[in-house]
Amino acid sequence: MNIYDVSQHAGVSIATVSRVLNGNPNVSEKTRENVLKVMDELGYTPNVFARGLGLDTMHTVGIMCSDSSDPYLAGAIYYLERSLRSHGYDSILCCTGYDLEVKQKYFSLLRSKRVDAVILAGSKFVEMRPRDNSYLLEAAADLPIMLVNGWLEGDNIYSTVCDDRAAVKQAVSLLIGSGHKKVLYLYSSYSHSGLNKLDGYKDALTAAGLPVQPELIHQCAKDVEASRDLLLSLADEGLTFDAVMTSDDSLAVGAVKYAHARGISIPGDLSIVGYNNSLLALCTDPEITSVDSKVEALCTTTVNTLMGVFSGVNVPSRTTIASDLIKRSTTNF
Amino acid sequence: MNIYDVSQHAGVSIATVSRVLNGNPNVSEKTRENVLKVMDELGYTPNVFARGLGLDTMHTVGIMCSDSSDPYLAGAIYYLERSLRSHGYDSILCCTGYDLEVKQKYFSLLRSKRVDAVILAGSKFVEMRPRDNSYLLEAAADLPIMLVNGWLEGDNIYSTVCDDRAAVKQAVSLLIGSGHKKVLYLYSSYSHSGLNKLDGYKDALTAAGLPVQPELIHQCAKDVEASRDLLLSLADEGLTFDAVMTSDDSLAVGAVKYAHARGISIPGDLSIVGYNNSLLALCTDPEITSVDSKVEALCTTTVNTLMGVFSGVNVPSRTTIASDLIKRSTTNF
DNA sequence: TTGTACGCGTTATCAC
DNA sequence: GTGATAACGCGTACAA
Repeated sequence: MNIYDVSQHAGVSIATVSRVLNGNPNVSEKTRENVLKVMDELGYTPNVFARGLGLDTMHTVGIMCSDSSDPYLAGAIYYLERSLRSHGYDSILCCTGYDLEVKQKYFSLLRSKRVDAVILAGSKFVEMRPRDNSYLLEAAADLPIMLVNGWLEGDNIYSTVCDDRAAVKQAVSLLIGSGHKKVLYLYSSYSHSGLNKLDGYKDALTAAGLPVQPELIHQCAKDVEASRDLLLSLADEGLTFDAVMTSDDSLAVGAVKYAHARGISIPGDLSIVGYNNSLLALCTDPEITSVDSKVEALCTTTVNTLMGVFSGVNVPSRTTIASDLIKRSTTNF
Repeated sequence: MNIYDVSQHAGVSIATVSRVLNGNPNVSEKTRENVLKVMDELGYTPNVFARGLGLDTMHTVGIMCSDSSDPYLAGAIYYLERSLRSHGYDSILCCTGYDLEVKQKYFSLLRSKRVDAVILAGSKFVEMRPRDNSYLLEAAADLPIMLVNGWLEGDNIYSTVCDDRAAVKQAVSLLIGSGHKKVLYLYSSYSHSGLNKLDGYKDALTAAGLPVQPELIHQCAKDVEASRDLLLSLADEGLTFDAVMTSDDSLAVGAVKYAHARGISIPGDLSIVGYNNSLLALCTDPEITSVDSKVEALCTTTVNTLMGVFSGVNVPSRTTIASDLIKRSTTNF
């Protein structure tokens, strides 16, 4: 069942069928209707491979993410896919893990599939060493690269980021403003976003005239148990703190569990703030105050920007989206 | 940059280049090496669209799910994608929501993309009324349809399911065996899997010689808050129960929050069992005993079965995988 | 072992 | 407004 069959049954040439198919106005209303009727009767569907060959696109974009089962990224993928599809694009998903070589391998695999663009979801795709990003810079000559909550400067590379720095600064400032003197900061990643958040923490301390104390800043695996255990051992070592700011809700959940384990009252003796406003923040008692990083807005903006790139519109290479602080019961502000 | 360029530079015909490309043994070692060298120098990548046109496949499968941000489905998608990719297949993701018409629309969209198979992830794709599934039955004539934790009988349709019924029966039996007399059952969905779990609950009661009491069986939105509120109002109405079995961890979290709100001790006065062994089960204090529904095994088995179908091997149309009960602190068994 | 020629199903460029 | 026909790039009979 192809365009020739349709043309024969309709008594026209394949050119006309193609014109009808693509909404070309140079077809008389009569032939158009006739062709459409025949298509319907025959249950004809154009062959996307042939179309792809001719147009050199199948209206498909690649979505790379390190781990699509991570709640934050799972949300991102959901919104990206829906938004892309609403614009008529398919999404090829590609879960890469965290190893640079694997990421590079999958990236070129995706390129070899001739996707129209690649979206890198999450901040794990921009490496510390500039030369480790060169594969992206080079590829951007051929196809647009979109970063969701990551930032890389380069031609044909577009970033949509949440203002993590301001978000953390605001939260920590509120903690300080509500009487906390020793705010512990727990983070899991050295990514662009991770370092931004850390800067926001320092900003807040500095703005309040407080010293930045290295012993209050700790890295920790993005894991409830790891976070709880780290806090337990820090407390055992004699470290004191009256608030915990975290870079992810899972770490905040760990902090709640630490407090429960030690009989510390929340928020009376310990305030806790999470990040991403995920389901996890609603699972504990008390429920966790958390920064809403606006995944949906991030993703729809990314896709809108991409559509702008496709249509040749002038589009910003970097868009920043403000976060929200969702106040719940682990803080007294 | 195409196969002709390579053939010219290498001084051979395109047929030879194609043979090298596809590992055809009928090429002398010398020409093979030469061609490979030229390919490398030119940075040649075969055009997947042209290949797809000729072979009528681009080694791509469609994955449909109602909501990829749901923790269970997010895990499923992760494992499906990784497993498919390890076999050289791409995944086109398609989040459909729960509306039948939309599901049908996206299903035919996926078919029109000429995917090699469609995987339906989650139990939300098999409808109660048989005629609502006929679109799947008919499509299966053209391409294999794989159900992950759903069951539909039909030619070229393959199901991989978790033995939910046995899992719930086991958990409820353990609750009864450890002294509980009134086990409340909370579920969220009427899907095949949802009804199976309910049957498991009834099985356990019957096996223990206990009556099935409708007032102990309640449907509830798959949502922490909804679950907590439902239990609060049931208790207010005077219903008593000493254990809660749930069809999803989120409902179990709600049960924990209910107990906290009412000062009920867990597991002393109330035992709770969740389902899916997700992150959520680890967020509460105490941590929740939960049924591990073996998503990874479910997904890799599904993909292995699909590969069997592709290669013409005789594969079972239905595979059942046993679950595990992960004992934590919301139960005293 | 290698090369020629055709088919795959479109889109697009002509000419009429 | 419509119809031939040439790309698009690959796989593969078939011939040599």
